[in-house]
Order: sequence, then structure tokens, then C-alpha cells
Amino acid sequence: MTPVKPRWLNAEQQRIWRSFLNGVARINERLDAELRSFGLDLGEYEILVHLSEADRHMLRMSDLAERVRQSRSRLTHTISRMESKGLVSRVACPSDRRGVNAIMTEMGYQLLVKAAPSHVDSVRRALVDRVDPADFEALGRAMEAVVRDPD
Amino acid sequence: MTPVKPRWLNAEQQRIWRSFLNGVARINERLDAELRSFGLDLGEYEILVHLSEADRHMLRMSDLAERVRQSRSRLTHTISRMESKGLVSRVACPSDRRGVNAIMTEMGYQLLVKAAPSHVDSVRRALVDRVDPADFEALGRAMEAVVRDPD
DNA sequence: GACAGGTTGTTGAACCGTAAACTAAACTGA
DNA sequence: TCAGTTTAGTTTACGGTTCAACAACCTGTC
Repeated sequence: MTPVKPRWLNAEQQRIWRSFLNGVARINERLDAELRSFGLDLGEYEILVHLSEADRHMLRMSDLAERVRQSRSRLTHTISRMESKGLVSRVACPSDRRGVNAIMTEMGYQLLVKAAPSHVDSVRRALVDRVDPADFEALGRAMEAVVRDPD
Repeated sequence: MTPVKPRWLNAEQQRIWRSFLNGVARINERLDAELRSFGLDLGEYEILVHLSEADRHMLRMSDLAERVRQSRSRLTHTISRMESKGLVSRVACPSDRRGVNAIMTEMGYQLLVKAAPSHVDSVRRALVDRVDPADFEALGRAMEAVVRDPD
């Protein structure tokens, strides 16, 4: 007979869970507010980061979608907007005629270069510098466990 | 002379930061997927939770907005939708004629009672049970530091 | 007691994300 | 070879969020 009763969170676990929800919201608020002054949101910023790290600043749409955890549909929309802002452009993929490569423009690269120091500083002020280093490492292990394998 | 050079994240810090972004996204995905089967999203669920904990299952709109970290405008829209689903209703506030109280209906309460065990189970499977207990506590301290005081 | 300034909550438009349907191309195997 | 399936990316419609403007009310001060 399998247990039917739900295993509630105890008071401590519940407190931590709510802190997590609050903390995540707070961090996102701060990062978004700061990036807005560059006309970017976190999603667009991450796209620029991943393109900047890629060979020839270019990635297949589906590959990029996975890296930034956006649905393909969402990425299509986001890239279209960024394209009309001149930050990226689209190139047909030579090896697979279904494929499309997103490629960062010089203007996109320059914007990233300009925004990055301020963004990193936000990440520090919102999280990294606020937290005890040992706790920060533990947070890393925790999140790696969350992302790891099944389901 | 103040330092101008940005203090970049070192490799370890960057790895942890990216794990954090990935982990948070993963957790939200899982929770939303599960709540969808009750016709709720995380925002609506949290509204029900906070109302259920309040005296007479009732809270001022602005108070509720703060607790669930939604803008007032967003809460107005969300509550309107939930009202038309029969989960909450609105009552004028006697002491302040600008005020509006959101109050949970019996139907809203019953939905919460039905959804809660499954939701708690998701929280466990997505985070609590996946993480070493000591790391989980560290995560709590980290998030409390994020939420605490200035800015 | 009136007015300046802040607060509460709503509105409507613009914007962004989601979901499903769809086109085109590439595999797969019989 | 070719029917069936899978994959890539886009399109469309819809729903939710944000933003700015607004009306109604409260609060303190002169």
C-alpha cells in the first residue's frame, strides 16, 4: 500500500521555500531594472551572451533556444524583435536547408560590451556579494542537483 | 579614485550563477506544469494560499499585491479573472472607501485544498527532496540575505 | 476647511509569451 | 524509391503582463 497522505513541508522547509520565491523575484527585479537602461531584458541579454561565446558569433536557432531555455516559438519572436533593432541577423544554414543561424551584429556586440560590466555588477549586488561564500557554493550544488538528470 | 574596472565573476562564480538561472527555470517549469492540471498558475495559487492564511480569508488588494509580489495592476487583472472563475470575490472596504478586499470563495478554498497536496509534492520533487539538507538550509540563508534590507 | 500631495485601485493599449497549426526539409526503412 | 515520420522554424490567435493615465479618496498643514 502506497502512502496517500501528502508529505507537507515542515515549518523550516516552508520558510526556506518562501524565501526562495521571494529571493528569486527580488533578483529578477533588480537585474531587469538595470538592463532596461540598455533597452534589454534578461532574455535578450542571455541571447547576446551565448552568441558572443559561439564560434563566429553564430548559433542555430534550435541550439540557441535550448541554451537560453526559450521555446522555439518564443525565440523566433525574440530574434525578430532583436533583428529589427539591429542587434542580430538571420542567415540561412548551408548544411541543413531547414536551418537558420542567428548571428550577432557588430552593433549587438557593442551593446553587450557596454551592458556587461553593469550587468555583472547587478549580479554581484543582487546575489553574489550579498551571500556568505560557503552558502553561495551550497546554492550552486543545490541548483546543480535541481538541473541534473531525470524528469 | 574609485575603481572603474568591473569586477567580473570568476569561473566558479559564473558556473554557479548559470546553474542558478537554469535551476530556477527548471523549478518554475515543473511547478507550472503540475498546477496547470488544476487550471491554475503559480501566481493564482499563491493568491489562494495567502488568502487562506488571512483572517476571514480576506485581504486588501494592495496588501495582497505586496505579499504575492505582483504589481497592483497585475493583481487587478488576475483577481478579475479569478472572480469570473468563481474563486474569489471583491468586497468594498468599510474603513477606507478607496479600498477593496479580495475574499476567497468556498469554491476557491476547495480548489486550494484539492491542489495543495499535489503542489507540495511538486515542490519536493523539484527542489526539497533533490537537495542535500545542509545545502537546502544554506540556500535558505542565501535567499534571506537577498531579500534582507537595503535596495 | 481647503488645498497639496500621497495612496488605492482600475482601465485600456501596447507588448510579450504560449500553444497549436503549418510549411519545408531531412531522415527511415521496406 | 517513396510513404511515413521526425525535425526546424515560422505563423497566427489568444491570453497575460506592463505601462501610463486616471478617478476617487485620504492625510497633513497652513
